[in-house]
Amino acid sequence: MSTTVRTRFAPSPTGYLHVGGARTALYAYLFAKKLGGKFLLRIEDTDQKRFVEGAMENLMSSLKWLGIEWDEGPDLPDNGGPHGPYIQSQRNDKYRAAVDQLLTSGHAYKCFCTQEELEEMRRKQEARHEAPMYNRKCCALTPAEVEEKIASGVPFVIRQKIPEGMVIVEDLIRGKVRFDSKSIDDQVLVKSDGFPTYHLANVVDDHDMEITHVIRGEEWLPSTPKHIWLYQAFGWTPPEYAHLSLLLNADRSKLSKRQGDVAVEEYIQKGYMREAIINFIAFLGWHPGKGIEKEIYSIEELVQDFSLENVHKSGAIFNIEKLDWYNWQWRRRKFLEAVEHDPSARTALIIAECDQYLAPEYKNNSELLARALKTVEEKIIQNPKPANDYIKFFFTAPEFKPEIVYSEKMKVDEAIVKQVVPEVTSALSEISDSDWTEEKIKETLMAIVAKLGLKNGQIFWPIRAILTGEQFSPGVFEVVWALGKEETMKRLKNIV
RNA sequence: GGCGCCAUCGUCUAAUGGUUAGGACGCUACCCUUUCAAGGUGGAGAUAGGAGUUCAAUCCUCCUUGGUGCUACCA
Repeated sequence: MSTTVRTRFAPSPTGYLHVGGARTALYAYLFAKKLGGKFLLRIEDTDQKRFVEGAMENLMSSLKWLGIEWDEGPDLPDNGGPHGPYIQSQRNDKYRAAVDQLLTSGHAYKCFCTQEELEEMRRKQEARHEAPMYNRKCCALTPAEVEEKIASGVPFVIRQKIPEGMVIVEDLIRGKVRFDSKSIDDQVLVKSDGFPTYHLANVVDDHDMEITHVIRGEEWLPSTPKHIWLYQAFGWTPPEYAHLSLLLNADRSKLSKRQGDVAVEEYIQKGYMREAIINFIAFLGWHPGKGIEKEIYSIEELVQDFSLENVHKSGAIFNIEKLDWYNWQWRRRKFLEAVEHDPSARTALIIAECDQYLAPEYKNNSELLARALKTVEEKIIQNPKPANDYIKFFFTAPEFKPEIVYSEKMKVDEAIVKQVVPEVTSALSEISDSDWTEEKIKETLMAIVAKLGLKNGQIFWPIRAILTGEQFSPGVFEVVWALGKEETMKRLKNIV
């Protein structure tokens, strides 16, 4: 008999979708889809203190934007699916029933110790260089004492009674990992507010939702023994585990907000494409295997080729430069595909690329806009930088930037500029409006090259740099042509 | 501190008991070219250290070192 693979992504709604979370979700999704299984979304909101308004919606919209769709989840009809609800705060009755079972079977006990008592205990333990662990004081309470405390309204938590002995976690990525129960604390299962902790809710839900493979972050590996003991206490079969390595900052610490953007939505806002983000995070800790050098993968192709065996054990640094490269690859691919299928879509696509810098008056397809877009098109295809950067100078006259105009490499210094600019200005001013074509401009500039006996770059570089104020831009002839005679003259004269 | 995990170019990674240790990003030289870019051809750049097993270790074992995670009534 074959069981259908079921995986889940179980985020806590504390704000936004973290890129590390997105990768975890992606791997769980790919694994399930590869094997024809189901992928579910479950919201773990058992910590009321951390509740953030709108966080769940945010999480779901980022996930959907990425193209990671779930088969069962909180927003779906019919209670979200066969095992609903999919929001933990709505499943409290299930956790209560489960913990009652543990209480009667002796796998859990009520603890009445106060926060102060616990802190005091930990302080002493640390002073003695011992691992801070609960001393099981309340485990020794008689049933009568427990009754009495409850009757007098003393708040309590319910703790898991960790059995003695070793546990071996069979991890799909890491192999066998051994833990000794001596180093594992009696975990709180139900908090004094009556809500379960992650450990209880997670196990109860994964069992109830028939999860076959728990694919989650490495930070959960040390608490997996607790989960396995819980399954045993309930008499359930634990799922398979796969603990993923972390995503790291450049300094190899856990990827954090302090060192850059970690929210998927921030990358969405910056204009990254979903295909690029998916492709990039998929390759952070996974490789198609055996000498394959293909690097551009769509999500469908990832589903085809994904396997947990090719997931790495070590953490991976989130390297923006590579993301930029993926983004460019995908942008070009999408543009070329779209234009090939529908050439008339061209202008709209370019406008979409440049939207940020297009003033409303230009969107009505003015002659100037048409020219500007024409020069930008090739840059979309052949340049990694966002097309936005290639169009803004059309609409805003740049400052004179000596650090760009003067270039040692191009052999352009102040003297050259003083010599070249007046020549170019006067030569261009003689071109009649009807002759204002790229071809004519090219002819004119080439003539100056010959006349002054300079290298091409000594003319083209400074003119382009003055007109655009940018390190990278469309070519000088296109720029001059697109700007028009009047604007070109204005910008050149400004710097004389 | 305790427990766990991890370790190939700067980064993402391939290889596996025998390779000139391969690719990509980035960097870089040259070529092409109407400048930059893009493209083409090259270049620099790695098996953390020490033992052991072996004819042979990047690969297997152990130790060291380093990094990192967990050690909450957070997930």
